[in-house]
Amino acid sequence: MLTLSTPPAYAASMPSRVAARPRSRAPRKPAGRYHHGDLRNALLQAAVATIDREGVEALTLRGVGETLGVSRTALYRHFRDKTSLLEAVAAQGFRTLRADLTCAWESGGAGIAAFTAMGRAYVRFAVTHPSHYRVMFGAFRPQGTCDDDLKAAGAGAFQALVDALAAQQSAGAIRRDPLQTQAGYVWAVVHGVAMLAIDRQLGPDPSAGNALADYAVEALVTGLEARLL
Amino acid sequence: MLTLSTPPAYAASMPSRVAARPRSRAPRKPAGRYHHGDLRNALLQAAVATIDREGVEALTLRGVGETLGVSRTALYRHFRDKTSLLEAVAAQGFRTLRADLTCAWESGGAGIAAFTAMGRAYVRFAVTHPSHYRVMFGAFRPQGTCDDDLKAAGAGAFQALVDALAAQQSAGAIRRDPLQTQAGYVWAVVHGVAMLAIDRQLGPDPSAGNALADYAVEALVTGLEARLL
DNA sequence: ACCTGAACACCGTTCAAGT
DNA sequence: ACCTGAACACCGTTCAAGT
Repeated sequence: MLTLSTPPAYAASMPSRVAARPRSRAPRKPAGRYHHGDLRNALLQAAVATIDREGVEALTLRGVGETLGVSRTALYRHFRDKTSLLEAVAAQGFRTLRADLTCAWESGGAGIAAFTAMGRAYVRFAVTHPSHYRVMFGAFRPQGTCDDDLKAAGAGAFQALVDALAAQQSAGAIRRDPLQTQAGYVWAVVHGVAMLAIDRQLGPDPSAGNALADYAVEALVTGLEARLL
Repeated sequence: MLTLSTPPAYAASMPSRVAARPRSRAPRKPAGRYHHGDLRNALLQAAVATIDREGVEALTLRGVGETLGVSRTALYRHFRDKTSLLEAVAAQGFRTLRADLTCAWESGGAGIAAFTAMGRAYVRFAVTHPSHYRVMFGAFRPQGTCDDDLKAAGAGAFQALVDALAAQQSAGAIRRDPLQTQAGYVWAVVHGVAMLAIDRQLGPDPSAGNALADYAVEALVTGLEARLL
């Protein structure tokens, strides 16, 4: 476990005294010693940790390199560029989200109550990992470009929702609307609640999202059941 | 003291296109000639234009200065920093959005059809100005900080929604749930549809959001009416 | 194959100085 | 009051060179 040797170089606005400081001339790793572990994965996890703790803006390639005691360009052996690293972070987020959703669905008994639990789990994930969640929904991504792994991970999470809805339709619990459209709608509802909560639009307390999620899921389900009543 | 200046660091690595640009070595304005118009507003509009055309990542203070034929530090006379400029951009977006919503509501006859039109207008705004819309929901903003003007503008847009719902409740057209919660839910639905469309999660065509919006508003209204049937 | 360190072009921000 | 231009510290990325 590496504890990062704290004030890296960030302390801006400090006068010339700093410039005059010794500079701690290059940590100088024992020559010939390379990382040799699974550096790619280590970089990914370090990036996720930084993002969760301090937000995307605080993520610098130099910083993650330093955290792992590795040159700041070593990363380019494993990722095309910073965007590529962020795509990997996003993909991992979608996989974790899918696991959370599936877990809520299955441990909830796969009924309408489980569906509700799934909705809550979705919002909880976002509220618990706001920065990571935001990276998943690429405010940062250069338009359109999106690698296949990320696309697959996103589609996988969406599929968990589609499967649950399909089961509900088969059970006659909700309207038999086109599955993709209906799933898109449900996704939009939980995504909207999550984003508003994260952006503090629901008030200073991000957990306000959990409360709204309860109302939203209830109203949502009511709407999907309506024609059956 | 160590006031941390917000780490900007979007704008990854402009490729060679930019480096290859003429550079137009210091426009050298006729000495003694200053802008003297409403520079603050000119800066704001230039920023909005750049954001709408090329996205937030393409916005640089140097760039907007150059666009207006003004030094790249002139901006600091009118905005505290880049974040402050972006907050002003966001506030203006909320005011335009509010106008769009109110227009849809009123010209729609203030009934349930008008409410539907409002939902569509919301999504249309986002799909038409994706980058601007994203700035409004501060993926970029250093957590929590939010100036009063922006807060007021956001609350104003939300109020348009609250007013419409209050009218519907009074008319007995929808459930009489707590207004703030119900409005938060409706907002979440349209916001979710808008964000998914913008992020191309609904497919490569952003106008897929308009189609989903139709289904969403219908399902939404059905849910809000349900207990009245 | 994997990593380093210097170099490059680009940022936001500060500040003494000009009008 | 408003603006300039040089300077500063920080970036992501490239590349020749090391092991």
